Amino acid sequence: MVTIKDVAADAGVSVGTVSKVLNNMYVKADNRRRVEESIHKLGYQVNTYARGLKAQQTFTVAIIVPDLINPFFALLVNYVEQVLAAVGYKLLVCNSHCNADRELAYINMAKQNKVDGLIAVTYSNTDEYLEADMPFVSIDRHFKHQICCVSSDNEMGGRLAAEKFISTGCRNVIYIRNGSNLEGETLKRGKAFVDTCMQGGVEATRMDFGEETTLSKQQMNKIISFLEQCVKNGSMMYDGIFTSSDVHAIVVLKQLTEMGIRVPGDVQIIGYDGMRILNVGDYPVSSIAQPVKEMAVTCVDTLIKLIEKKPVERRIILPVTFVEGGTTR
Amino acid sequence: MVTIKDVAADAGVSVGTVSKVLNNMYVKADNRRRVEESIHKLGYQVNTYARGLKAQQTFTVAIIVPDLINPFFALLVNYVEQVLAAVGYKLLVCNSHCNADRELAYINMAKQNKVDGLIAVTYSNTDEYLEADMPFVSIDRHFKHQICCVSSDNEMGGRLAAEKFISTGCRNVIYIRNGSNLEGETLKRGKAFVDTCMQGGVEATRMDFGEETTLSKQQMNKIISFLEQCVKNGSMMYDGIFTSSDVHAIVVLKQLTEMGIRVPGDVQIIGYDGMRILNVGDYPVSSIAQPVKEMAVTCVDTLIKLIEKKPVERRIILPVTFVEGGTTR
DNA sequence: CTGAAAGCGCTTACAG
DNA sequence: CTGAAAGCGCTTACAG
Repeated sequence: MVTIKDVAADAGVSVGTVSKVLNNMYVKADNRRRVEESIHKLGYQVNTYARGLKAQQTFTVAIIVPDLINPFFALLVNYVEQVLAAVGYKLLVCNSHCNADRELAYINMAKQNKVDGLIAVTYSNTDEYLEADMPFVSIDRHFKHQICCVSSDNEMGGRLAAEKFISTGCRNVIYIRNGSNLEGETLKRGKAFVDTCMQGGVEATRMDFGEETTLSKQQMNKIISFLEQCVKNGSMMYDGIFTSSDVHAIVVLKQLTEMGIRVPGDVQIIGYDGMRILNVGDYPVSSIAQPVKEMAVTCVDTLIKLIEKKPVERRIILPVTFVEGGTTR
Repeated sequence: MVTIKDVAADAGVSVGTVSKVLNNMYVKADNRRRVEESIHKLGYQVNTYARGLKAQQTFTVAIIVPDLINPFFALLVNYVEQVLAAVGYKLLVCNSHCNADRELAYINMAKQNKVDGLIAVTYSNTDEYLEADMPFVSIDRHFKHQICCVSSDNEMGGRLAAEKFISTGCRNVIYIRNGSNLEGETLKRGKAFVDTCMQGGVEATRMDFGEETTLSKQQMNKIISFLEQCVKNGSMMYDGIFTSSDVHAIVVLKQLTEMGIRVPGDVQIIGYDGMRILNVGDYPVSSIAQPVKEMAVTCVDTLIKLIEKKPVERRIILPVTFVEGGTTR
């Protein structure tokens, strides 16, 4: 391995001088040129770990997401990596599987400067482990302290779904969800949905399937048996179903279809996220689409500002859109 | 930040002794206990970068994939991270966007021990940069030297698709692809498909849309105009279309449907990959499903063996299955 | 503007 | 079995 020492020897300067050209500090033009030549000739590249040890900066950032099976998270990570790479940062990914220990392990890495910062979609209660001055950007979830939070406009999402149902003549709708009840933006989805429906004269209920944050087989079965109970004599008691994610909506769609309920004829369904296979497939369900790319850009932007100790906005909310996926009229 | 020095002082031993308990070497029981207590009390955690600098091992591995938008890659990365985490490794992700420079940057990191090893889905010609002794596992692509390669059974995949078409009475089928022509497993898809068709008495053609590795808008348009040319008087000249990925198949499905061709009535379509939204959606097209999880496990397993300088198999091929997605009879 | 030197937090022969 | 010491490849005051 070629080190800074080899470069210094080859260029006939001290290691300090080499370090200075590496870090773009002032060096006499002539020396700079010689050092650059030697770097090129020897194929030298800085050892990030040695640099990180001394300078306490590693130019790597970690992202915590539940998993990459959910295309929303995969897309998010994809764009975060892309934006980060453009500014010279590397990305460590942590699939937490909603396990608090795994989240904590990465938060600790940030504390010890093993990563420069953290972007996290987190559903467990890790509040107390966060320090106010740590470069940390949360997605959807609020924390105590002054932790930054980026999210899509969940309130707008709930409202858009409600308005769609109202304008297409629904009479009795329901919001189906499961997930964390910790303070965060996503809780606003259901509230805005129900409120808007009420104001529009449409009856609206909420059905909460508990705190479990992933949609496990077990959760799915609960939803399925709930739907079975909603059907009397081949007719469904709700004519509009809004769900907390597209996956929920897909599960609902499958089950209703199996029970012979027509979608969107008898019942309309709207999911949340706006996911589809790549960018070419159709939307599998009508949905509220999150601006994933903009969210990624905003997260990285905010995180870099935090790392550089520049001022940032603490709450950033990005607009959503309704997308048609064949499950609405 | 609490260091090994603080722990040593607190426990009343030398830093060497602390290091030994950290690395599970022999330490007198009594000392070990005291050190462990101090570690716990002070909340000490090793600084990976300092350790990496000295020990030339960082317990991080990088994976290079074109992007995470394609659910096959997202799933692969998801499982790779999961398996890696279980054995104490961290994962750096690099979306190459099929850019050789980005791939090279990460190969260089591996060379300089900034990562302990590399898993790569690579389509550019980076052969010469690889050294035979570097822990490197390739997916689908062959390299010179003794580089390990893990892949799904592409030959079997081509054969399964052909057999499906034969058994459902197709007379004239085609294989549509684009992508790298570098030596690799994926080239076998088309060959096995065409050969099996021929043997079964079915006419089979190949249509190659060039070396571009991603399916860009431009590529899609080429495929679309090709399909338009295949239709005379409202009838399609091929009755079976096998494509090199599910995304291709989805594009084909959409276009045929738009042109009023019935799928699978008039034309059957089979993709490759076996992707769908999460694990709950239907397959959007009939497909040859790759065993993503097994591939991830095998890659990690092989890489760790390589890192630990244990013997490995150089070519590992895992079986595929046909999955029904409504575009076959 | 540059060099010599200290030090970042670890690991690892080497004595004892 | 343990401690003292060297050294991994860098950066950064500090003299000059």
